[in-house]
Amino acid sequence: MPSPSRGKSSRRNEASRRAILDAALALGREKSYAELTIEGIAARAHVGKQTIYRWWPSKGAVLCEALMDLDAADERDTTAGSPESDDLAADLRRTLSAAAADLTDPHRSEALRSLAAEAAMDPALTAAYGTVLDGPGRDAALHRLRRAREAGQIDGDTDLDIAVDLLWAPMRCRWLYDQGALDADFTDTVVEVVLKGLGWTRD
Amino acid sequence: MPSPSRGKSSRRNEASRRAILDAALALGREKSYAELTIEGIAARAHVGKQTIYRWWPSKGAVLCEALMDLDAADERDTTAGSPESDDLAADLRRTLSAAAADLTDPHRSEALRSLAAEAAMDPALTAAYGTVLDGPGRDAALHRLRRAREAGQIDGDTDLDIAVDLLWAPMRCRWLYDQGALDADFTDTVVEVVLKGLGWTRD
Amino acid sequence: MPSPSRGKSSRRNEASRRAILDAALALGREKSYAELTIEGIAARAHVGKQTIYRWWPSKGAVLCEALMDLDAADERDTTAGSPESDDLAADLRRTLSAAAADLTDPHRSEALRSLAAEAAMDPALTAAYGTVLDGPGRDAALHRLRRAREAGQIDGDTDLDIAVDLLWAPMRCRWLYDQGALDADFTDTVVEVVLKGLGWTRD
Amino acid sequence: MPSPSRGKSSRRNEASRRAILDAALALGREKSYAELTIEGIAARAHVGKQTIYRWWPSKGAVLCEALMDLDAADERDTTAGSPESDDLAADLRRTLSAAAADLTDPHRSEALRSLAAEAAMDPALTAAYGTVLDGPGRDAALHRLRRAREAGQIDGDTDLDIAVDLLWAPMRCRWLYDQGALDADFTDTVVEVVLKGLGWTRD
DNA sequence: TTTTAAACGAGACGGTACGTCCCGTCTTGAT
DNA sequence: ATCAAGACGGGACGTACCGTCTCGTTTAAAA
Repeated sequence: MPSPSRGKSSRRNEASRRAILDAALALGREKSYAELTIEGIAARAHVGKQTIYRWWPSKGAVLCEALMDLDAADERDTTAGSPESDDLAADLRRTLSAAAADLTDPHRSEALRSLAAEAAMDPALTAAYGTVLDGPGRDAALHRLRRAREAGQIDGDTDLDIAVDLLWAPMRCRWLYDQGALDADFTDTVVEVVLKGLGWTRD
Repeated sequence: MPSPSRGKSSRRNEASRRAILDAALALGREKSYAELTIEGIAARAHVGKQTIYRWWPSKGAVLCEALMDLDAADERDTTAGSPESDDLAADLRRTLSAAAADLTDPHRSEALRSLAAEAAMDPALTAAYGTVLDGPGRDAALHRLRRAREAGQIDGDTDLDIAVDLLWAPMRCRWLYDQGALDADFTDTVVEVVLKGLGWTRD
Repeated sequence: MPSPSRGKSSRRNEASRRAILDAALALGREKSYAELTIEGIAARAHVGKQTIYRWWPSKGAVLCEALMDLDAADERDTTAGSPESDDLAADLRRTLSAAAADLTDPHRSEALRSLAAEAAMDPALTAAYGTVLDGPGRDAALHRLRRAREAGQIDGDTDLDIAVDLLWAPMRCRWLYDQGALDADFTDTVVEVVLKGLGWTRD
Repeated sequence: MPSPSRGKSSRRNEASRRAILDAALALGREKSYAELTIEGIAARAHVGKQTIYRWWPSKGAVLCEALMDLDAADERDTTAGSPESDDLAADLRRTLSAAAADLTDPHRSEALRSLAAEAAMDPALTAAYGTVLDGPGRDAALHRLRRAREAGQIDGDTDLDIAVDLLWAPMRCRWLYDQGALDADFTDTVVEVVLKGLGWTRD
């Protein structure tokens, strides 16, 4: 939860906050991450630099919050993304496809990738990034796998964290280095192989 | 053979090249990637900045070549790393373990991670990084899987590129974000699940 | 009044301005003009380079303002330099001697000469230099000659600008190229010949 | 005779020398003195930098020799410039006008001015510049005045060096700072006033 | 309602590094 | 040995941003 306790008693200017996040997203689309600067965001948002430094520790944090806000808005639109069914494979395919769609949304794609890279270098960002932008999908997958195990549908001895990694990491790596399409062929194959590897059989 | 195919007719000063790469490695160990600067490398190597700009396009490229040289030196020491056997699982476990050991070598770890992150942002680096630092292990795995398929040990219909991703990506992602140990437990589980998913059975 | 007409509403830091001018003067004394660098001035004044570039267009302009400030301080001390009398020759001798003394003051001499040379190359400096460092003395001489002409003491048909040049240029040229002493012998001879040439006779 | 002791036994390449001087003149016309660089001259002349450094101590010296060569060529064309007559005023007017014409020749004007300025800063250039570019005219004037004094046409007690300065300096200063035309009006007035000041009367 | 302290837009400041230009020296073939 | 070519160590350039620090000016809570 990014900047949740922005208590009602704060004198913070919400208009400035929005202007900053919007400017960050806009610039994130127009320039490379390296060219994205605090000064540039401040100028674009007609905001003093100090107003950014007051509320965020780094440009990465600004961009991260901006992308989180976008996600939040999306979710409000689509009213929840995981209507779990009884078909394990279908559920995981759906979860993975949704994540892939998120990562390849041309609006956010570049900003997200830069942020993912920056997060690998900046421990302070790793947490925020992992929790909010990477986490939800993984949690859903983990939860679904747990349910499947409890139902005896998959082997009981495999570390589920690793299982989730097996599902997610291939997508993340392909995306991070633009190494291949994230289409249905890909996600379906991943789900199929991993589930088979976990001992699941289509009933 | 100092980084092959750099034509003999070049008037390039090999001593300077080595000094620059060594300085980059040293500073990469002492500082964060953001603190690693061309100016700093030049000062440490007692070299003019122009000599760096003349031969490398970015600090990432310098660091990349430095790490490649290290790898090359290593390989010359260990005389090849992949004495393929008839045991598919054992071979893959060995390949994966070797890669994990490389990634976690405290000498290079931080520099490698920063470079991996930078490569995600800079297309010019992506190629160099992928080819030389990521590629060899993947190629070995791909080759071994191909042999296994030809021998009928694994399913014939799975895209082997995806299979390799399933083996490699979990390790790369864990490593990139420091999300868990890269120990034998981990690599063995990955190999086991993936091979099972590919239809392989021990003999 | 620190360099007049610099609006009161400017957020400019007067302490930095003084430090920069002082550093420029000090370095101007220690080094040749070619060795005088913006970077050196900034370092000596404990000031960012940008603070110099923000307010001055070139190192020449910095040095020029520094010397102007010196002059202004001097004049405040000596409370005006030209108590005009009825003796034309004596007045011009005094004006010329004062100018010569200025030019040969070991504190400023080298800086002034360099600036005079630089002003010949840089039109932007020509104005500032001519107006403030060269002009006052010339104006005084011109004014005095005009008074003499109105009093019928000198020929009425000679261009007074040329007359002033005849008085000043010999001194300036000797000084610029270190071609001879600027002593009383010299200035007195110049004044004597020129006045005689202008038709003046001692009463 | 530029750079006199270039003995016949030197292996110096005359073609390179000419190319360098021509390149210097051409660049001197196209760019400001500050923008004129040794590297630029070498490139334009298709000559190694070392060839310039081998034979000249500074870019000013190159330009100086280039301008001297131009002058020498001119003089060869006009077959001597000073057919002394018995009219002192006419002779001096002619000498001064010739010098003024030289200084304002649009081909050389800018280069000459820059060189004159540089000479004020660089003692090594002062000599060369004074001797070759400034001196000849002054010497002619000095010689003519000396003859006039021996003939009793002007006062016997005035330092003739100063007298020459009175004739030359006004022109040099006006030219150096672009402070006024160097037309016949100007030179005639200078000659007239100075000669009158020296006690000369038209027969 | 008035006070008052924070957050704000603006932007100057001391710095650091950038990537470029040129310096003057040195090295390498070719003539 | 001189030349064209150009790499080299070095140093300054002028620029871009960094993160900090005033400046007034809103502006919303407390008094």
